[in-house]
Amino acid sequence: METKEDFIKTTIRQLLRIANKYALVEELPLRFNDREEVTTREAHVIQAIGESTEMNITGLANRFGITKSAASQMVAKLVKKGFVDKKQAPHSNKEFFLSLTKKGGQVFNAHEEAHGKDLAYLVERLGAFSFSQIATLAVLLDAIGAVMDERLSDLTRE
Amino acid sequence: METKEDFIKTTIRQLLRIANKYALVEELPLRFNDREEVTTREAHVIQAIGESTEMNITGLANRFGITKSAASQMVAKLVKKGFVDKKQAPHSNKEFFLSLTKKGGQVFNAHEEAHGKDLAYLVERLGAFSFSQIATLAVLLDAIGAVMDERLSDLTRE
DNA sequence: CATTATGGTTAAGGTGCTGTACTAAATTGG
DNA sequence: CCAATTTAGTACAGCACCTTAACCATAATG
Repeated sequence: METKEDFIKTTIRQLLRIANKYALVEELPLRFNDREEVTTREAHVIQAIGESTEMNITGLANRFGITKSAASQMVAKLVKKGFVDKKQAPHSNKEFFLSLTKKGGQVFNAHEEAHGKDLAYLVERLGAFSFSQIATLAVLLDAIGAVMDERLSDLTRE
Repeated sequence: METKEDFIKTTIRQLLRIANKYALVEELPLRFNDREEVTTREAHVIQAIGESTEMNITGLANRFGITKSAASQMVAKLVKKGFVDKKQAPHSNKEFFLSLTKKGGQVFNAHEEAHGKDLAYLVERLGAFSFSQIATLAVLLDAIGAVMDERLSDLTRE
């Protein structure tokens, strides 16, 4: 007979498998315009710039947990490819505000749309479950999220 | 007032945030021996080799969804670094069976231990919830996993 | 006002991947 | 049986993305 502990373990493993699958989905390149593609990383950076009106290089670096150097290189590439505009910030001569070009906007929309479709599909499937079942899921996810946060802060502190 | 649909959406977003956090945790290098480190990728490949007695290059490639070329290169590196042994398979002159060296075993154990610690911690935290609550989580995760599988097979077919 | 902090860049190098082109060994089917 | 195909693995070039280190210029601070 399966103990409660075993059952919990099995369930957690299931969660981790889902996390891995999600990572796989997220790694696929994004098509926009019906003919052009961007890498996942590019799509995410474009996403981050599109979501905020005052994003700068350092902000991107923090957002993605990479060095300023890497963020600078990525932005330079996106500017060169015509996805991103880099304008002097009004209050500073050393800071830039990033925004999307028309083409960058297309990528942003394609990404939003893909995400929205997935979300709608999941909502439809989970609609079969009761409010209280969903509530239980939320509470458990909260507990799991808290554990992950602890692990993350543990490890990054070292 | 929040509709059920909104609530589901919020909960799914929570799940995706957890998936992202998990990805972050999984990207951290693994320390073994109290002084040496391997990259996440190396640890995972070592893990896969340690789990199976008859793993070969092609098997690794399939397991990780990469090309045989990439798997070959990774194994060559691990052999060079002294983590992995590559022996002619008994039934074939073109196939190799991979196994762990003593040093590779240390990495394997360190990985198992770290994973075990995390799992134990999560089990402890989730122990506060009832059997039926956990069961609900499992059922929901199952539904979510099925959706992800569909998305994956959709996208990889294209 | 000198010092330090902040925002950003460049250059060199590393990891891990793909694609292409290639061996050599095993399998198959006429 | 043996020619054609498939399977296992490799070498090399090149790409995406990252880091470290050294560096400017501007802004903030004591």
